[in-house]
Amino acid sequence: MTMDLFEDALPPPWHEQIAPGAVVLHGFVRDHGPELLAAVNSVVAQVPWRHMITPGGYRMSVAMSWCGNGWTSDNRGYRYSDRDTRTGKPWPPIPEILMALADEAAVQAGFGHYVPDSCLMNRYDPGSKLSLHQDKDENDFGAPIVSVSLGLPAVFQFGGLQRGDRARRVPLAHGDVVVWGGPSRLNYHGILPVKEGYHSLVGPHRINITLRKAL
DNA sequence: GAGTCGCT
DNA sequence: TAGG
Repeated sequence: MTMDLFEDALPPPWHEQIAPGAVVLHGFVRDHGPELLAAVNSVVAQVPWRHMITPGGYRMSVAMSWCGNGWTSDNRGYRYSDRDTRTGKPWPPIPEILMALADEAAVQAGFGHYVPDSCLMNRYDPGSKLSLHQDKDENDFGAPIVSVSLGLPAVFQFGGLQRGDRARRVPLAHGDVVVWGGPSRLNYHGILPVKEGYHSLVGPHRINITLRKAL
């Protein structure tokens, strides 16, 4: 019954192609904020927001939580894990609504049905950013990345396969979903510093949810 | 030898 | 914004 939760969220057109294999589904989940936030909160209750340290020793401005396979960054580099190595317990499962969202967004973007195994959540407070980087620590580059924006708006940067490639700037609002894969799966991307503001549902934050196949 | 989701 |  979750199959068509999002398909008719808005009539077309929402598609904006920003590169070969990269699509913005504007407003795709605009009407599902409360349920999505509830899913985020249920995960955060089990995996509290944390600021990861980059291999270079710097604290990331973005706070992270996750479910499914989790992501770690430390002085040894980046990696995914299926469980919390400190407790030995698996990370919480990905909520059904997020699995449904990922599947429907991937279908809409032309990638076909999708079963991700990792869901990373980023909380951007005003001033938080994520500079240009690649998602390349996953095992399956055949699977797309599905990225959901909630709360405060932000400017998404979407570049090419080379770090120096000129990045396109794409404004993202609450409810937008970006899907990239295929030829652009390894493209550099990032988020410019989030401006202060207040969203009636989310408060003074931007929350980003990404779904991927990591292991 | 890369790195390099941050920094200058 | 390019790049060590």
